[in-house]
Amino acid sequence: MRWSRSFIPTIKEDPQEAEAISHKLMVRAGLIRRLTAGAYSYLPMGFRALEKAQKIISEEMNAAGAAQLLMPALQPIELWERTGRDKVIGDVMIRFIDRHGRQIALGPTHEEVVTDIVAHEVRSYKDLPVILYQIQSKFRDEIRPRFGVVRSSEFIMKDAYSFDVDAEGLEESYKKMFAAYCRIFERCALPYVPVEADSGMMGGSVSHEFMVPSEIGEDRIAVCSSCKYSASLEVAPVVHNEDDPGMNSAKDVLGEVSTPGSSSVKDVSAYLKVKESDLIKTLIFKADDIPLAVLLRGDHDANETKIKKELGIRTLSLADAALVEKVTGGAMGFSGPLGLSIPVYADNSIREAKNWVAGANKKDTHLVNVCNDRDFKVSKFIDARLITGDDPCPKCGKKIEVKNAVEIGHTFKLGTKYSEPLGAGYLDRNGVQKPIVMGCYGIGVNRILATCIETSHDKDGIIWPKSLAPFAVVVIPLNRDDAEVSRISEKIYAELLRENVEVLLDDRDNKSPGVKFKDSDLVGFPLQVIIGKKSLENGKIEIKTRKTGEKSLVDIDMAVTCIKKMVSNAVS
RNA sequence: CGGGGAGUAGCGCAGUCCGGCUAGCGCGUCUGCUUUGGGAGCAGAAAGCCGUGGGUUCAAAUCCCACCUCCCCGACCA
Repeated sequence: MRWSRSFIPTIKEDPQEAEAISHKLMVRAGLIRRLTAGAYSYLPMGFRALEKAQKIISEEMNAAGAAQLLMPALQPIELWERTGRDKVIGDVMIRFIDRHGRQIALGPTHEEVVTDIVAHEVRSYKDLPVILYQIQSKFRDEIRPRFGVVRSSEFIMKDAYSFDVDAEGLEESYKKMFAAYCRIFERCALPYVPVEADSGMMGGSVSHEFMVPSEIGEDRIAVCSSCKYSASLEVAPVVHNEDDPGMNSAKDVLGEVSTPGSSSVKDVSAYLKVKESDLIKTLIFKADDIPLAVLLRGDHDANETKIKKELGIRTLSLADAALVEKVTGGAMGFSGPLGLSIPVYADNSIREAKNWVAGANKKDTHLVNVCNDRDFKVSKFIDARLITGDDPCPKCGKKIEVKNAVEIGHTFKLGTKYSEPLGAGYLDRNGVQKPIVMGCYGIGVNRILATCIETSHDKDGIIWPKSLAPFAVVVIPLNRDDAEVSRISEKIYAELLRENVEVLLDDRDNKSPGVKFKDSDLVGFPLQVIIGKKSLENGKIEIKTRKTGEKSLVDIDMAVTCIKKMVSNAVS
């Protein structure tokens, strides 16, 4: 393909709309353009990269025994009512009423639709197992679309669904998909980390997220470099040192201090000149509509997912000011564990024997020298907080690291959550009707590109791995007015095309060499073949590797052979 | 949805506080000549409902009101 006809609108300056490096580069390199918040067009170079990713995904899905299909984005709301998810998903689902008055949704995901299909077509255990997948646009009315293509309202997702006769079958399908995911992300040259995760709104038991560590990641993961343990922050357990003295004997005398206007942990610790870790943070929650208190150390953050699990509750939300006052008798921000008539749970770190500072359940007042057991009772000590970089790895006890990461894939064991309400069952070999056991597996295709750029770029632009590059090679004639430069460039271009090398010829006239170099670096083609008078006089052309910047001079007649070799040797 | 910021030529911005504009600058674009190994030079040119609607005023990019759009932080979210 010729550059002049390829529609590659590069720009020099960073676009005002972009914050993330990948977003800036995707716009500058002419890969994407924004239409409106959260909706992007893929221009030819972006589209080619996207297709590369999709092809890798398809190949690995097919190799894992999955069959591709395509489902509609238009979905009747009734289908969602049958699983009760229209309520769970809420405003994230884009809904409208068509001219016939039917309520329609733009599919945010396809569990309902695919399960409905399978429910109609699968009768017998002989029809199972089946894994179906599609690559298709999804629509989610995000509260805040962000970072360009990383979090957009319309995005391309590969979603796969497995259907098995029982939990054992699901385990097998799940393993296949997990392995396929690893191969996909490896082929995309992404530094991914699979982590244990919570299953959230999808429901189900086991779940893994495939994360790419990155500054712009909106999720956080805990990773151990010693034993390779990794988990999403939501599920990572905090190992409590059982040697702690536990309940302390009474220490100093309980006292009341005035803390006018200081309600946050930060303010109180500054005002009283004590460490944040000497404070007890008393959070009042509404758990399945029943109020309860959870105590945390001032410098720790609550982990609602773990609290829910530990206490066996379904919904958990922080109490509003009114409820806090009703329950504690004091203003919000000054809650403490003393004299509460609701259940009080505490994170294990509160076992520590010391004189704590805690809220007095009275406006502008805190208590000092608070001792557990002596001054207040805890119903149960639980693991209620987020793991931090100061905590040990739950597996090997060495240091754990907390990193931001972008979720590029997510796999779930769903069980019968969808098959039961949608009537997806089969007859087993004994003639007994049973529900199909399901799994689902998603990949954010756009995010593959964004995280790839996020982790592979330099000051000059994108550095594509060969597997995702829009073109493997760009041929750059420096002066097309020169007959010999022009002739050799066209010749090498034609020969590479004949050899099925994906090659782009920068045939733009009146562009200074600098412009061509900068543009090729920016778009990030793995190999640049530079053809100029200077080297031609010595019978040579020049080949530059984008990633390393290495340049080598090659004899003209050896050029095509050499380029072919470099392309096939290129990593990923 | 709460808080903050912004909308002026294709892109990036100045001008707005303190009304006087025939609205500038850089990049890009077009024409011509020159140039050609890291974003070329000279000469010329085109291109703006100053986000939208209303108001104040002799006069509005500038002041007032309403609305729309976008970005950032937060809450929320697969």
